[in-house]
Amino acid sequence: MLSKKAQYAFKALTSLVRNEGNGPLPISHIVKEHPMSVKFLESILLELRKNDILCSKKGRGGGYFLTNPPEKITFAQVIRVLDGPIAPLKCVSLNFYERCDDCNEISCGLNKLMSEVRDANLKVLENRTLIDLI
Amino acid sequence: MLSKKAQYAFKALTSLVRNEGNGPLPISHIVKEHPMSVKFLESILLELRKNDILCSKKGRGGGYFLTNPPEKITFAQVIRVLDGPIAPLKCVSLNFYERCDDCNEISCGLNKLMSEVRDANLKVLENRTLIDLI
DNA sequence: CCTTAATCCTATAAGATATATAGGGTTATC
DNA sequence: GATAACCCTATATATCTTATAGGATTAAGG
Repeated sequence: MLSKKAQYAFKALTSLVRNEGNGPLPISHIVKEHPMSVKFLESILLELRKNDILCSKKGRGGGYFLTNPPEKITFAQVIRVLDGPIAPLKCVSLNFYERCDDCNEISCGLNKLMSEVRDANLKVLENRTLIDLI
Repeated sequence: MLSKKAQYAFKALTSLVRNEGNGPLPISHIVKEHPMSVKFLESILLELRKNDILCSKKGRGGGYFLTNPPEKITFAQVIRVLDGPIAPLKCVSLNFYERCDDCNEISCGLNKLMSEVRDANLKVLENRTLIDLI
């Protein structure tokens, strides 16, 4: 399940995609469209900025905007930043891999199956971009 | 991500599938194959039994066994019992549906996309059964 | 009938994570 | 210099996950 953080992020990103090309969009404007805790959203946008999905401009007239055009930012990227692995197990994760210490990946039936689940997810999430939000 | 509960469950189910046809398998035997907390496993198997995935026999010589042949029990069934919804959002869940109170499902871009993710997952998880564990 | 080996059930402790809030610091514009 | 914005860290709160505890119940076997 997507965390609230990721859900809020996608709401904010919807506003940011719509605003694309019109300069920085301040948080105050985003929460007007999507009611939520300003401070919580702030921390989410900060995280997205630190992971190069957003840029920001400080000071009066400042705000957030997309680092790249929306059709270049995949859902997978956003989810990985806010919720971590997309794979259902660390031992089948491409970006957050960790060895299972109590099973053998070659012979483990679960590992095999969960790799398929991971691929099924990635096939959607890597091929859809923020442009699909609107 | 799969919870520990679900992961332990699949380990136990592996033993139970292997033991299929040989009568009840006691918890003590399962934890010998897969080291883990006896009491925790107990609660997991209980949950699986209450959801008709396992049957049990009490008393001396008792234990657990599959309610149906392993090729009739899908991964989706097991995961739903232990981890709840497979869908990434309640508003796109088939078995745990809950309305979003702050978005419109017809126009919500996220809803549409997450339905695709759900379907991609189900395509794997509904078509694979416990027989694939071994 | 009694011992033993097993499941059954409920409560709760401990730990981790998710969610949210608070308070001030920094920067840029006017 | 006032204001409006982002920046940063700490911490509170709530919820969920993981695990433990302690006994009750049941069935087999001697």
